[in-house]
Amino acid sequence: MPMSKTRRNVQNRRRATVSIRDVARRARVSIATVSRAVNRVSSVDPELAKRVWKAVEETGYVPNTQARALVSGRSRILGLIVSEITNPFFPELVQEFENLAVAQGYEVMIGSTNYDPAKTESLFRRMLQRNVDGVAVMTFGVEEELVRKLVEREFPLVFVDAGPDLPNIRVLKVNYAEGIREAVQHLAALGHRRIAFISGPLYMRSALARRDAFVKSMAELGVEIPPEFVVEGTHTMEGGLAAMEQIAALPDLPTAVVCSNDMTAIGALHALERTTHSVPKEISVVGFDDIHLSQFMLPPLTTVRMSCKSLAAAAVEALRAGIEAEHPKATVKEWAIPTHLVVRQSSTYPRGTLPAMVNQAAERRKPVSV
Amino acid sequence: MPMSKTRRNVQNRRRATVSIRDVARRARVSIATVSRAVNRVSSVDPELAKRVWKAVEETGYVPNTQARALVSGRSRILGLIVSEITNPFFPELVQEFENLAVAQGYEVMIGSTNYDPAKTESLFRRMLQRNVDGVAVMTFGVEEELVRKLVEREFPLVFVDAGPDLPNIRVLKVNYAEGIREAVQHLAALGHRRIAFISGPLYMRSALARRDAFVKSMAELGVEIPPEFVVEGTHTMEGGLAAMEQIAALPDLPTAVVCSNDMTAIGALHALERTTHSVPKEISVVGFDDIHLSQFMLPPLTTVRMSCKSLAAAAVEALRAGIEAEHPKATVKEWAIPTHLVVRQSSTYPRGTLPAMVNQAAERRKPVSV
DNA sequence: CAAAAATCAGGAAACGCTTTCTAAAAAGGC
DNA sequence: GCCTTTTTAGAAAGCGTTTCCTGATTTTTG
Repeated sequence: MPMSKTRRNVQNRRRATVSIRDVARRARVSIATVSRAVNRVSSVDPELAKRVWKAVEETGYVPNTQARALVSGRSRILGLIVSEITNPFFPELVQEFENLAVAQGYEVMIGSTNYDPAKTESLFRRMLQRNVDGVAVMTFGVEEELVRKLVEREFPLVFVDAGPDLPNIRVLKVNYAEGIREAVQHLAALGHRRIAFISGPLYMRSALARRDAFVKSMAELGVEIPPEFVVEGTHTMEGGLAAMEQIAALPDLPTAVVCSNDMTAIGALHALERTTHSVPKEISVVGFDDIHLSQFMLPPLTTVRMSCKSLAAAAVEALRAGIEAEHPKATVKEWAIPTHLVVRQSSTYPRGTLPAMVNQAAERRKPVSV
Repeated sequence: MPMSKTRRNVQNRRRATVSIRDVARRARVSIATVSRAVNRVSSVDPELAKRVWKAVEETGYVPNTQARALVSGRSRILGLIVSEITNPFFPELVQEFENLAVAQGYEVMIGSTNYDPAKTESLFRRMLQRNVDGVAVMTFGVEEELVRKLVEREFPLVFVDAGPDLPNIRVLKVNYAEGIREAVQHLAALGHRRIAFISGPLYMRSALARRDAFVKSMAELGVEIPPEFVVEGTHTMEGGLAAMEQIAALPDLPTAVVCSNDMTAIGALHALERTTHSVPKEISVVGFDDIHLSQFMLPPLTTVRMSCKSLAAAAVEALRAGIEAEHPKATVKEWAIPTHLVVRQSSTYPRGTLPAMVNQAAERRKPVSV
């Protein structure tokens, strides 16, 4: 493995790597030619290019990313900010995002905010310091001020749901209304009227949007929601547990509960088990997200699917658009993400109603969108 | 926001950043002094340093990481390879690892192998290309050849369980035997003799180690294991489901099942629900890992805790030792990770036995290590 | 066939930083 | 007070790339 010998090598623990010079020497060309050949610039003589590639092969040359980034001003790293990496929805998203990014020659830098503004800010700072080419923010709670600065620098940013109201930000608009309306109508069709809702933390716009979609869907049906039937959770199992216990303590129980995400629903299932209410016989539970795990809950969770595949695809595409556009202003700025109900076994007819078994069986086998 | 004007700025879309030159000019010192001040080299006059810091403040200067990495040969990035980011154990690990790494001034580059050797290799390649300072491999299935090359270059590597048998690799030795022995003894104390085991994929050393620990613990008690009681899973819910269905189809059922990880146990719980065996009344289930989720299963899972906090701490410490050591050979090479049983509600007396209620209640309230 | 145009390889500058080397100033010794 | 030693700031040499510019060679054109 050859190594530039004409240059000093004073760095304390630099690893012996093969540089563009070694390749150039071996192929008997200049480093400029090696660079052009490696980057497949068309103006290089095919004969020479072949010699260069042979030398690359023989030396095991790998271009140094840092040097490339330094000279080109592009790191080829995408930032991905999620709220909680330990919420199973996000690893699924991360995986999709990463696959797509890598396929496009990008690396991904991940960070979770844990709903902590200070952590969020330091995360942003670290990403900028590492010179990421753009950031996808899959959470909310970023300081408007920080975002404004970035927007001014024409830094590519993608938000989910609703970014701050600034120009030139790309937004993935999740159609919560669609899936939640399906969920409410599904429950109503089964005969439910007393439906509760456990929201996420309401300072998150996405949590607010889900709750509003629920309220609207109920209003659409002309069903009233007692105020004590809307409880704030935290988008965690613990939050779902606490909220459900609160609901279970009410004198007049609901017959169904819709949750703002699947983790909340899992917590709710647990609370109902503790308070010995059987699901779905006594109370139906519906989640949101359709994390992989939800099929494996007992009972398997009826939930609204938000495809993290399409979310990730839209995020990567939107970022690339922002990074590679000559005139960033000119490109499309909103990307729609659909959501749909997936019926499983945590929802059924309200307690006390006894429809013909055949109907019930049919309901259970309702086609599941995939 | 000042900007070097004496230098050309031909890069197509370079963002206007403030460089060390701008700070130097503003503080009326050389760039060398700025560099030294920023890096807190003691030989710089406090008066000058103050001037430099003031200029840094005023210009909003942030050192360029790429340039630093280029000149120092250190990227200050740690690689973290896990087998499956969607297995909830790993996000917990990732989070701990990241917190520690960031506290030490490192960034983390994460990748999951998904048990695919090709993906693993490309992941390694990408990490090397990005010049990570070291890699923690929290999975198995890396090609020995690749690892050998890295070891030769004195590239810091940390493996969990057992790396390839090469010198100068740091290994986190998880004491599976300890926790699994506790699990088996717990079941035996309850009266179980017919205990099955669902392993992970057996080409993974860590899965093999867990299975062996189970076999050994059983032998220790003088209890025989029918061969059909040891089934190979995949460390996923699907694998646990399939394996448990296979076990449930046996003419002679076990009274308890130990699983190689919690995801497998969750799948097993699900299979038992499907085949209408109640847990723990008819069959006890024990998991491994103690992921956060396991407390929220129905019933809450008795499981062996492997602290991902200590795992992450050991991994970061081991990597730092490898990176910062003058003579990497001289340092400690093995780090022990303990495991312990956490008793919850998925395990109880075998069906048919009817111990005094008072005993059962006592068993339930057995102290849980935290 | 000579001059102009087109092609394409190599030299060298630049990216933003760290670190060595150099030299000036300050401090110390006789 | 002069010479030696110690500080400490600045100049400059890289780190490994990309890319602009120059100039040599080949091709086209009048």
